[in-house]
Amino acid sequence: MPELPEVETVARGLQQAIAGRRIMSVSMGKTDFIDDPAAIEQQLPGRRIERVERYGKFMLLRLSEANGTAKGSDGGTKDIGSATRESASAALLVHLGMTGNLAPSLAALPHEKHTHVTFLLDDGRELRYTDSRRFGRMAYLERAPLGVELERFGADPLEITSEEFAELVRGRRARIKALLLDQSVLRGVGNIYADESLWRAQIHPARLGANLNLREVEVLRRALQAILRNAIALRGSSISDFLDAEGQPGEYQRHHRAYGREGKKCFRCGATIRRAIVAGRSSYFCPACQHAPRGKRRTGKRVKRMSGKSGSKG
DNA sequence: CGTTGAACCTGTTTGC
DNA sequence: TGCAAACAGGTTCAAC
Repeated sequence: MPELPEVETVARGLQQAIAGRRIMSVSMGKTDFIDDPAAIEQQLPGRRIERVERYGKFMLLRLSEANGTAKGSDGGTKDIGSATRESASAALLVHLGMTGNLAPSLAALPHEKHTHVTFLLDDGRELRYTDSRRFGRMAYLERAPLGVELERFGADPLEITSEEFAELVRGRRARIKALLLDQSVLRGVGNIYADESLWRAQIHPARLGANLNLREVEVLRRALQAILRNAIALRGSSISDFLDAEGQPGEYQRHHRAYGREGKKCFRCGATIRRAIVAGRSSYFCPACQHAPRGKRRTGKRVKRMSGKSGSKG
């Protein structure tokens, strides 16, 4: 469910709502989606949530240092000055999967179904993680392992330059849809925004990255960035159940041009939007203005080509 | 290197 | 109304 704009929306909401709060205790239900549940139960109580960030489709709850050095004579004011850099960059990593949600609520309110993790905060509220399918992920990571973990991911789609994007895409023979979805290429793009970007750029999802020309690649990058920015401004897409940290749905689903519109008319040319499986995922596109890759068309026309592109090796 | 299908788990929608 | 199949915003892994 949540892609970059939805995760950004949730992260901003949480930053507003819970940054600075201290975690008093943790309780857990099902934990099969948590890397090391015991680590969370042991490490989180007593720590403050310094801030909430987004990294691709992950949320990072940056944690204060463990204040476990028990010998403090009084429980008084803490020194924030010095060591906030070293071990302070431990974090709780949260991925919402398809159905995850992380939001604060009054402790007095009954738990929603599928509430699997509850953090009691120092102001009496609870930060609750719910996830019916448990496709999400949660992990407590200290500075070094966090760095290793984050290195697995590719570029931020909102930051990537023209040159970087062109190199990533044109150096690969995978389908462009697969490349957009590949988190080690770009971090944060999912099925909705991949399809929306390709529609806007008028590029068929099954085209191979290596076969896109420079103009197409740049049009695609701009389409992707414009769509992501717009979607963030509208607080994401709420298809069935996505809600932000304040329980509000997003608005961007009203702006979808391709995703979920099978059988409806293309807003640009009036042809009928089709759905096909590309890169293993439902893909919505306009067969008229997003031209299918050559050699993959079944128009009956055979295209003769000269052979002989010797490949370079890697 | 790249593709495909299955698996993870639950809920909702669709079709007969 | 009932029941089964298909499908869902994601990720990972084995097999080819």
